[in-house]
Amino acid sequence: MNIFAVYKDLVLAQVAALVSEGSLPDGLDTGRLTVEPPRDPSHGDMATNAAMVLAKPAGLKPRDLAERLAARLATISGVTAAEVAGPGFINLRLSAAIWIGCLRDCLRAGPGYGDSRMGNRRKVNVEFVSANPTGPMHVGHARGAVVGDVLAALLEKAGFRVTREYYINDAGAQVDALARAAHARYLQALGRLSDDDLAGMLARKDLEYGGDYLVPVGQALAERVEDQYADAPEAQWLEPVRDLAVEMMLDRIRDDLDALGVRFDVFTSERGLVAAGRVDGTLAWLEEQGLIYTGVLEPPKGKAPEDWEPRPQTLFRATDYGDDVDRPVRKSDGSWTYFAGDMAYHRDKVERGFEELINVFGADHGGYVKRLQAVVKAVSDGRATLDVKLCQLVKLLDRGEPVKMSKRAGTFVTLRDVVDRVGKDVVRFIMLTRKNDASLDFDFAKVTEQSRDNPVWYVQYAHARACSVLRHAGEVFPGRDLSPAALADGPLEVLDAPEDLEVVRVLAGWPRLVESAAEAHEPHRVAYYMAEVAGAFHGLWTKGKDDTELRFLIPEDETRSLARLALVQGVATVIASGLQVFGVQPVEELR
RNA sequence: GCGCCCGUAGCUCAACUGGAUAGAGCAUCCGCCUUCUAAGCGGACGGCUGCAGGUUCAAGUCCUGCCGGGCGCGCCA
Repeated sequence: MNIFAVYKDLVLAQVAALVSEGSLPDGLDTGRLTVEPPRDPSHGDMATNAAMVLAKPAGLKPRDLAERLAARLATISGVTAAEVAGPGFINLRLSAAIWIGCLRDCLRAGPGYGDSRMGNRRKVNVEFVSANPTGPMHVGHARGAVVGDVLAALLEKAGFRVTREYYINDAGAQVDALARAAHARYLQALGRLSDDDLAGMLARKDLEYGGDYLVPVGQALAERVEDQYADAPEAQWLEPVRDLAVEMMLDRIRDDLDALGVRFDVFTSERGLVAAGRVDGTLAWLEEQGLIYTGVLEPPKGKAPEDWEPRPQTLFRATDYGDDVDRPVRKSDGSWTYFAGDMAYHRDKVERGFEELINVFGADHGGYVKRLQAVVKAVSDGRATLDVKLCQLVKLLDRGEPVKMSKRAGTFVTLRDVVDRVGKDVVRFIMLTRKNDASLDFDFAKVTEQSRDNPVWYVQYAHARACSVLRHAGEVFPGRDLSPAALADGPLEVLDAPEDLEVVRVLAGWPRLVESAAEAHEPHRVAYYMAEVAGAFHGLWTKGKDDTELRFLIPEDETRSLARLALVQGVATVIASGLQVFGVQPVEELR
């Protein structure tokens, strides 16, 4: 339960009361009315801008309206003070009992605390990773994978029904190039191609993919078909070799994603869409809508492409839906462009009943966003929306020094390398310590360091510390039921110290944070919030060093101890809840 | 040339979709361990939010124009 949403409803009810008594005109827009924690804690527990938002359309002075509304708000149960401040804010102070109630909710809900019905079971489609099946994934893919997976989990927690999808780019020139490289490895496995020959082909760019990861594909081929494809023309082997290579690459990608703790509900094959006639169908439909035509595009200005010459192309009227230019859907050889496949895929998503689509892409796909949004609008008659989260670069470092990566030198760092080196939990958490559109430093030394400036460790330490107190409590109060449920039923009103209540308030903010982060599609906010919880807890801990009254365990005062243990349990619960969204295992003890 | 993203303390970054006096960490300086994990905590220092206008009760946030950085720009995916 989001306590701020609860009080927003109460404020809205009082606004409605002012309307019905004639103090306010009917039909006011309350859409911009907010109830939120003030930045400055001295302003109270909650602040509302109601009077400022409503004053102008109501023809009133903000402060006058604020006074009238504040008088009513002061009568609401749980509100101990409602003061007008600044340009017309109303600051509310809530009784400690309200916050204690939040803590009880938290303990009873466990890691499910913060679950929301905001999404109202609406379907959301999150497409992410969608890495080409032409090789192993690198760290950049890891970021997209984590952002997508955790965004999906966050939306689920906020009450949406989420489908995680991966689009397989298995049509087009890239996978043909993969097939040729796999075939070379096959010849190598048969002993028909020397290492030098292979190196020569790579150097001449006759082969695009030279990584060792294709060696097993070549061997598998050699075992299955022996020398059947050795002297055969490309037309004979390209397809079967390609299919096997793609399948093996996908197996590896799935394994790597699994190691990172990422799973998908749906894999959609581009080739499959084409084969099923979905691309033809989509284009035919668009043509019926008058959205396909043959035309000649202007050259991009200022860029002066040397080989540019005007030629007629089959184009989609993306400009009708906000794109900058119309986009080609067919290549000159008659086959579909990549974009045509993506049009069919997004139409497919819409036809499966999704009206909220999210794609997680690398930042280099930024130029692709508008045309996809245009497609989504076109095929859904404007009902569906597409939000694209562009993930910036991950810079790999070690002790501040950039990790040099080169495919040729074999020093390329794959997703698997990183996961194997620091563990999936660290990778997942660190990937969320920046906004998706900001570049991110991933320093091998720092992310495993046990210090304040390693957010993973800092948060885990808080959780472990909380667990440590709870373990210790079992020894101090043997035989006592210290389960969260039992703690929740205790006389928590004794938590009257401002220092205690401050932490309780932070914990009570979790449901609100879940909703706002989910709405904004910004999972990184959860990381910052967890760091805040950890900081509040570490601070309270240390205060117990100076002031024994603030210690969690006071052997001679069992009542107070149990109440504080409830608070400690609350900290552990909220952190565990946040880590659950992240797909990270909470640590109960530091080694 | 056009489009998208970004520009906030010396450094790395927040800022709850427009709220009050812009916040953390690192670095620097000063404090706190016979007591639940000091692997931590508290305090000080640090700002014309790139620049200039505009919108309004209110702008880091929205609009316009510049400056600077990244990405992209007709049959690659």
